[in-house]
Amino acid sequence: MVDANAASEEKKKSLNFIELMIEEDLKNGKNNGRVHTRFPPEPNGYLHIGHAKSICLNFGLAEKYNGKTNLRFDDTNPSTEDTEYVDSIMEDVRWLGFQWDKEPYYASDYFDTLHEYAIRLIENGKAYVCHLTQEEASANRGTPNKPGIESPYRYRSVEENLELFRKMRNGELPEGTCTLRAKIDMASPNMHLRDPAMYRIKFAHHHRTGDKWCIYPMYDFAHGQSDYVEGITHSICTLEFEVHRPLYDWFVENIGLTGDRPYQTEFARLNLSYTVMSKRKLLQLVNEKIVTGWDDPRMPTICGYRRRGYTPESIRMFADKIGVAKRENLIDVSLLEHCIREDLNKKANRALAVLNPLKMVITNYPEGQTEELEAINNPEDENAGTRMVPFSREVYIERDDFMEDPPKKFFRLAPGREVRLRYAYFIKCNDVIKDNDGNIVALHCTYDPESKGGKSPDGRSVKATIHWVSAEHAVKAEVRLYDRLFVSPNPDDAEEGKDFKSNLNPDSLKLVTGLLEPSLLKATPGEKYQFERIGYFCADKDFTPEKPVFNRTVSLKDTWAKVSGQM
RNA sequence: UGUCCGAUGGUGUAAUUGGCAACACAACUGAUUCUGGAUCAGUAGAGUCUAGGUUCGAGCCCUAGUCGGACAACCA
Repeated sequence: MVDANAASEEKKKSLNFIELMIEEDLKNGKNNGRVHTRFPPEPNGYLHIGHAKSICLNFGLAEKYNGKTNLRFDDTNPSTEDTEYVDSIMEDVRWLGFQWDKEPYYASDYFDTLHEYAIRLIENGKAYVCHLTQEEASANRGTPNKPGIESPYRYRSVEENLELFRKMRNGELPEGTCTLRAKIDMASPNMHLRDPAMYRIKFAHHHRTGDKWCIYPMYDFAHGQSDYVEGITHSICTLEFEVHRPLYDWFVENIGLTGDRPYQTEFARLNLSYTVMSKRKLLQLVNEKIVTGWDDPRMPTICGYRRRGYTPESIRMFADKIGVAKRENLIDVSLLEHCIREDLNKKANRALAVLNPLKMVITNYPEGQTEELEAINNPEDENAGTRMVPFSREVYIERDDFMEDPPKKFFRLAPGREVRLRYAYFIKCNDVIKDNDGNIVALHCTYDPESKGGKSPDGRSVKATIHWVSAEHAVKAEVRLYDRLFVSPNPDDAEEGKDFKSNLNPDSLKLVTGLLEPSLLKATPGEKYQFERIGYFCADKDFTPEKPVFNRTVSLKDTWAKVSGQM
């Protein structure tokens, strides 16, 4: 029995419009209570965060209503598709934490069935072979405002159509000579109903069916029927397919499919500020080497986020928070950043790292002495334990943590001021050492031996605790500071004559050599850390102890940056 | 000069289906803190695109507009 309190304590989350529809279906006993969704990517590119929204939606719905979700590759266009993408898509879906029902499916699994359906439509006088060229067909289709005109081939006999279609199929007709078209209505206000193509001739090698076929079904003819064959109950896609729905229904009805049939429902795709999402543009970024590849940590691809240090949990949390609706939206990236900070705050071990070093000499600390100080790995997680960090007479601190002439609100180190070195000692700045040009090259400080571990023996307090790393023990690492790829919230808003690339952020990647506490050498590729007071970092996939590389996932919230106007 | 869809704080998403517009992010204030992080407490911000109508009562229903989006691949 469910605990009534637990049930009422858990805040009732309101349902989105798709959940509402499903619950209505369930109530009406539709599909005998089955809920079966599908995620149908075309294997012609890498998955991005927009796909993640769809994946979370489809798999999430199935989870919630005790149903199943198929992974189906929509591979009806052999000239653009490739197994390379099949593999990456499966990896990404699994990484997000979802398991599809049984084996992955392919639209190409149904080529035979689809072919039979096509013949059925021809036999019923609902499809015909059209010999119009692509240009002619396009001209005859009219425009959204003007009705099209019927093809001269529209009223061929069933026998002739059957024969012609057989020839298409058998490779007797060259590419481009004709198509099989549904006979619907050339005057329909919906362009998709103006005798859409069902099959085209393509002498292309298919990644799964090889050279078995030289005719391939179009999306509209393949999709709904694939849904039907798989027993999909709810076929969920993005808004731009809304005008396809009448055609989706037309095929299902006119082929005469019996039993449960699928219904298409559309939702608004994800748009993220400072991000481009279209496959074409992402491909362009890769091809023109603006980024290093599909998994460049600045890319909004799943593999990009993975390499950047995002967790599956954070992306699922994000998908949950953005909701599902039908109106166009532009989600603020800060929400995504909030999700990864929230997740990593609980999970990531802390470490000390200095990215912009300033040397500090602790003049009253014995020369040659080293001690190991205990540091907490994660204050948010008691089980994370502690580690030892070496300390010595010379340390590096962050340049930003010192100001010779500090403004009022600057709490950190300044001449004559005392701060705490995290987990180490209270130190006081006595001298500022400069070179001939007046640049600060080092600080001379003194420490209070009584404050070992960072404790305040006499109860006195300091206004700041800063991070540091022992000069003698520090290890160098390449640190990649990633920032948003575009400077404009909507990169497509470009000046006349310019495109989204004019909005690229020139500082989307800064390489620095960081000085890290030695324990960081034990990191493994993909491992996530919080560099205290800086941000979350992830050991790159190419990380080795010989050549350590860390990627910045996201910075920590920085109220000082706000106060000082750096943000 | 078409068809379809949409419109609620800065951004998203809700509103028991006709009953005092809520939640999250962002912002701001304060407390607290060995991370200017985290945490906690609090503040501000929309009267729901416009105009009519129905109703005791409309963000929800009706009518007419306005604005935005999608649709004219042998792409998906």
